[in-house]
Amino acid sequence: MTEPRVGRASGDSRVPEATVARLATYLRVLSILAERAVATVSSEELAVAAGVNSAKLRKDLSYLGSYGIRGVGYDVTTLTEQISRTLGLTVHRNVVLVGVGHLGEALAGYAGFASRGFRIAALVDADPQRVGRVVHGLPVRDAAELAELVAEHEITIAVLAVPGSAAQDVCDQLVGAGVTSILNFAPVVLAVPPHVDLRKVDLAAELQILSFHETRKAIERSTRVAQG
Amino acid sequence: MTEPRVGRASGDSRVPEATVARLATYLRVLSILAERAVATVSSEELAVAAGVNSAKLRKDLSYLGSYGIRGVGYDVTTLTEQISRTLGLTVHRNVVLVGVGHLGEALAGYAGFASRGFRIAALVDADPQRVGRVVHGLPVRDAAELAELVAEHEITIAVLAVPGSAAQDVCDQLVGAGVTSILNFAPVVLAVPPHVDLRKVDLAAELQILSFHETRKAIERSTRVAQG
DNA sequence: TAGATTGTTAATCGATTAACAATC
DNA sequence: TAGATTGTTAATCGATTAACAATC
Repeated sequence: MTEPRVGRASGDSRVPEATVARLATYLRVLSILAERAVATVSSEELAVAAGVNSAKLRKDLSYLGSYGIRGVGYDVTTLTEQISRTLGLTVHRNVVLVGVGHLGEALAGYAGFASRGFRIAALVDADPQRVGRVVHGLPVRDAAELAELVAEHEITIAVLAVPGSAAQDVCDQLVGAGVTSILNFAPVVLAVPPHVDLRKVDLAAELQILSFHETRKAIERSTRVAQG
Repeated sequence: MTEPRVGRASGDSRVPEATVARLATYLRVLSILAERAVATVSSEELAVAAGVNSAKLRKDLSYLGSYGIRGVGYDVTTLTEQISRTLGLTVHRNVVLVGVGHLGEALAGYAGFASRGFRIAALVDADPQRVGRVVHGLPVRDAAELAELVAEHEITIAVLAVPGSAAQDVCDQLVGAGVTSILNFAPVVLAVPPHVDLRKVDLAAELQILSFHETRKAIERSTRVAQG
């Protein structure tokens, strides 16, 4: 209990993975509250708005430190700052978007990008027809220039929106160029070395998960009818 | 141990949520193996291709029943069928896509849709400029027709790709029309009644999670340098 | 002080994994 | 039979949650 603290120093930062994912949601809710000039919010209010249990929310926030005021709640500005700091959003991050088809174009135009410290520094495509086009104010560059662009703009994060058939190849090039985080929209399982973080957005998987639950609900409905 | 089984009957189906999410990935790998005319696959091979631990894979598959052959592996066709059945992909599902901007258009053109038993039965948008346009062979219908379309095509799943400001309103309309599963791409936290399953794809959150890990990696690098 | 709300504890639940008996 | 690989056990790990002492 009162033993001297050993190991991890003040930076501490053993924030659970599940908590990290939710911090982004809290940040979104906090920004809406800030817009409405709300100064203070209780864990209960914030939890309801974020769609989670308030005990979970308080536990999540406790990993960042002790920024609430007992009997009062959390200061919206302070909490926003602390979550932003924890997520590393206070440093500016350059992103390369590879694959400027319909999806890539939609992602390039995503407003939430810039507002959170991310900047699309380069658009890249392998299709000569697309190279040179200006999309959302940025020219599409040739895939051959990838390594050069990553180095030039000190890019560490890539968003991959290329066809599945090209994804692993592009992924390898990105990793070779020094990218250490990849967000993959291509419908394939990518292999990356251990020092690279990979997340995927998988439309087919999302629908299949919903389909599973549709089946479950249908069974429940029929059981309820049968049992009365 | 040998007590008489009570409760859940043969359908059983207490498949953990984490397993359900991975089944979609296994299905993807299996379809590639089938293309290559591979007849049989071991848990180790399939696990490597899906990027998971083989013990986890076997545990996942064990929830579906016992479809492997000891000493041999899994029959690709049989396993594909069993996973498809578990995910409810053997019944045809109609989907409505609301919001036909760049993102909506990209989603409408997603090939993986049809190949897995999902069919976009209707495209809907509130913008009069978009209504009537034909996108990927389907006309964009007016938002006012939403309930009608859901009923007509017996739609239970909706994909939401509208601006954040409109999302909760559209969501309420969908639920009112009888939709019981929603895949939300709008950058807001939606509220739905308990009988409705909601999943979200959140680009900002994905990038923020990667940003968190970038920070962690940067700290590790500097610590390594400092400590030698 | 009285009321409100945080931060933390501890119990519970769910997911992961190594190991190996069962069995092809 | 010998070798290979599944399906399951049990230990461990991580996440959730109710409850409440601490404290504003």
